[in-house]
Amino acid sequence: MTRTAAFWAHMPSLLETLSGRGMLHDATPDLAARLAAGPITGYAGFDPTADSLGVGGLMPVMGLAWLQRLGGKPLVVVGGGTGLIGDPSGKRMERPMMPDEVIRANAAAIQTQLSQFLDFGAGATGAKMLNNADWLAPVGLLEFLRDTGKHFTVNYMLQKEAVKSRMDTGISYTEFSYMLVQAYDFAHLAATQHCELQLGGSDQWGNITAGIELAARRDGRKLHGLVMPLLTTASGTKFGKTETGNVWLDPAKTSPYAFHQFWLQTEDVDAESMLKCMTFLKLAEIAAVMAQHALDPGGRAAQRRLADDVTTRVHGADAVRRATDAARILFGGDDVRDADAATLAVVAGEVPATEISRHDLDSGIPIADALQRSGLATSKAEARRGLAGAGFSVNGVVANESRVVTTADLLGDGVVLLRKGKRSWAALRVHREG
RNA sequence: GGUGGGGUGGCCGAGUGGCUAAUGGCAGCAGACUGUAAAUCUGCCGGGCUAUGCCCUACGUAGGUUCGAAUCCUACCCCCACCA
Repeated sequence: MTRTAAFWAHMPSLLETLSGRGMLHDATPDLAARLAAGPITGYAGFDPTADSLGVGGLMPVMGLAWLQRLGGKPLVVVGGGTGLIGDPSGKRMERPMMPDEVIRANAAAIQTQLSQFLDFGAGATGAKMLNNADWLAPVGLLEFLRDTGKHFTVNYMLQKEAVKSRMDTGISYTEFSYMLVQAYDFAHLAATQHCELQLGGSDQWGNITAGIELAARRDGRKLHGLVMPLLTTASGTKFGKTETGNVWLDPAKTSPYAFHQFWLQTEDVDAESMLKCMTFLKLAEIAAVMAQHALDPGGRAAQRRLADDVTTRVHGADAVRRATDAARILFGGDDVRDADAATLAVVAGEVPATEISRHDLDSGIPIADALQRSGLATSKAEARRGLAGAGFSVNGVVANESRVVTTADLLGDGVVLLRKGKRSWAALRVHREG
């Protein structure tokens, strides 16, 4: 393979880039030297159990994206094979086997999302998507035990943190073997795709080194690993979750407005590292944004920049504009009852909306019912509790438990805006009857 | 296979016949304060209702004893420790 001089000059900076952004947790010692020698092909694995990526899984995606930007070739491996085995830890029941077509459909959906971050073009650095079911499924048990299992001692496997930490709570044989399957993947990719690097979250270190070990012993190949920190917020909560659940890239699962809000609500202390890990902004630019933020924390310059950047990449500039417009109305401090019809239409289009019938509204909907139907409260009991604490409002006015939503509450465009706390909005929209 | 310990609400962890929808902590939600931030303080935190109360569901599973069980008995399932 011939490489241009530009590639050669860039590749060594992968480690610098990632470490400068706080995205490097650990790497194998010889990786730096290998990168200095020229472009590399690297892979990261993704779980195809859902038809969308969540923001929680974005870190390795960004890692692959940087790899590609710096001249490497990224491989995306969906775990169609490993997904069949599943991770039994913490699960009450055996995970149902996912039909192959579902996994392939999920993989396709994920690839579409990844194409916002990676270039799947045909060039030397074009990203490629692979499904490990393609090479894992045909492997027979005896073959696997002889060719792969033989290269690992149980002693070695027991040293792994993932195993050690489970010694007192128990670990199934299946789960114990998982690292070998993943090792097989890496060695296979090395043999068939010239892949020499595996990226992952720091919890993947043990699995990655197992792959390196297998390739070295069985095939005499030298492979490399790089792990990134697991993203957590400073307050210790898991990153990528909200009260409503996972934050997805799929607009059908998480609306662009909600997606934008998720990033906007980032805590101050996390803002800088999020900018570094989740955007491609230059460090100098991030420093400038943070300086601006420090001058006027209330302006939330950092969060706005973060939300706009990530949302633009995933959903496009138009989506950002709509989300911003809606947010300005909802959080701008103006009385929503004064908003004009066009403005309300914007808001109602962004906030989760529930259709209600004119008839229901004519007869009046008790507030607790309205809240439950809108999804702001999961049960009437919850709605009542919230109402007792003045936690809900109708069109921006705090409601009490006896409140009834009627046609008098309709704003210009035929919507009623409900709010929980400060941040969560929902709309009830009268559907036009024929 | 033997012996001992254990399975409680999203998680951790009390409770060993009625006062227990079940102490406490964490997480979560809301209120005050703010900046759609943090910290702090306060309230809530299984569900339903014709609601100062009533009903349903819940303490591994299935039965049983009892006026009454998360608490006692029996069987079964699972986990852990030590022994074999």
